[in-house]
Amino acid sequence: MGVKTRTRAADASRSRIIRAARARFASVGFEGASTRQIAEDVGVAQSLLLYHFASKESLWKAVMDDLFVSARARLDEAERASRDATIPERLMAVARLIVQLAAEQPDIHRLMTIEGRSESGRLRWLVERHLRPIHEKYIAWIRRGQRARLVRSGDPVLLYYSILAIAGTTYSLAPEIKLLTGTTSPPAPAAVEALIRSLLQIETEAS
Amino acid sequence: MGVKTRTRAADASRSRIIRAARARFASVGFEGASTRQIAEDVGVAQSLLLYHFASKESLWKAVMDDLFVSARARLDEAERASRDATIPERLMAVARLIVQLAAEQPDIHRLMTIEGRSESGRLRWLVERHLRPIHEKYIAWIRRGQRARLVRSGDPVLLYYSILAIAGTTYSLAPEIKLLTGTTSPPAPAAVEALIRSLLQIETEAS
DNA sequence: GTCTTCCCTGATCGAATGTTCAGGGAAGCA
DNA sequence: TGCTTCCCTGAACATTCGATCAGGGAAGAC
Repeated sequence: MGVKTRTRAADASRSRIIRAARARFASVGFEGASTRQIAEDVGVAQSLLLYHFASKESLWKAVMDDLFVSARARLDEAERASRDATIPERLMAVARLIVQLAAEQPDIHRLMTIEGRSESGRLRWLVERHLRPIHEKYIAWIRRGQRARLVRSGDPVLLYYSILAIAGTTYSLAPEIKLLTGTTSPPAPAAVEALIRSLLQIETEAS
Repeated sequence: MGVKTRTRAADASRSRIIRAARARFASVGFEGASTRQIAEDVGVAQSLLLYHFASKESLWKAVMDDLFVSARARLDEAERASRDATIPERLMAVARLIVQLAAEQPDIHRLMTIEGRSESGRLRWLVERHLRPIHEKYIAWIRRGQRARLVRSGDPVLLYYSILAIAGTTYSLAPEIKLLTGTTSPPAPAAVEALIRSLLQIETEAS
């Protein structure tokens, strides 16, 4: 028998629950989200959530794993694909993907910024499991660019978080921007990428 | 008799409640914060909060008013003080104050980014009462700088939110950064200001 | 003195929270 | 056919939520 001969019926329910939970956690935070509300969004009994995930916190962790496993795979892929480019362009290749991810799934930035503001067990779990690997890898790229004098000087941590902030804020605050300006269409990823280029003082390659 | 011959005893309680409520709302959001928890932080009965503020939402609005009234006064002051400077430097004067405010009171950025991510009555109230005046004024400054070709081109809204994001993120995510890097001291406002300068492509004035 | 106003507490309300548990019913295997 | 495993539901649990209300007690007015 194969490792998995058929798709378990439960998998469909699991992923629908994760998707609904992600939206709730991202908009009102862990404490503000209720399992009954999530269950209602999916259209299942509330007890089903705890059948699949044991606890509300387990559900939250499943949401984070689901989000970061695919994100990190795409980051590794972007790093590999730009293997032959210059240091600043490899740095920008990863930055470009971060912008794309934020534009496609603004919940990523929402979830990260909602947890990072207060010390909690969940933040510690998230940092050790997902954030630290991404962080260290990208900080190393910034340092490399700085050593080659191709990237602006300054604290790499500050630069890293500034990039994340620029990449994510306009997408994760879309409801506020819509109320404020009436515009419903978020900015094009290329425009955001250009801002990051200015920030890092990387010249645009001539075409 | 004068308009207010003595400080009402209630004012001290009110402001202590507002301060505790601000911290809670900023870290776990409106839905996640509980009036009992806030009351315990202050050391008073939970019913006292509703004696002073009628409802949890009224308390939240009082927190926001308290925060933005002083912030907007300081923004106006910074605008006035830089009256004789060039357009980009007047723009930077306001940006510098935004960074200072974010560094002094990271709760401002936390509260704004926690409400802006989902459409709600509170967000609408906040936008119309406090955010829109600041927004429109600063957007006008960016446009002025762009017309004079002294500030990088691009969507002014995107630039505005990028500035806010850079100014606030490293301070509001201080717990996450501490866990990630071990550094307890947030970045110097001058370093953040320099990043905003790069972003807007404003040259540093020669000394 | 009495009276009134102000600041605050404790008890209590119904509703909502996360979690537990017994059981139903369909599908697959014997 | 019977048996077991899997996916799911509904009822119930104790706890906590925001909000209401009656009343205490100090301070100032008269």
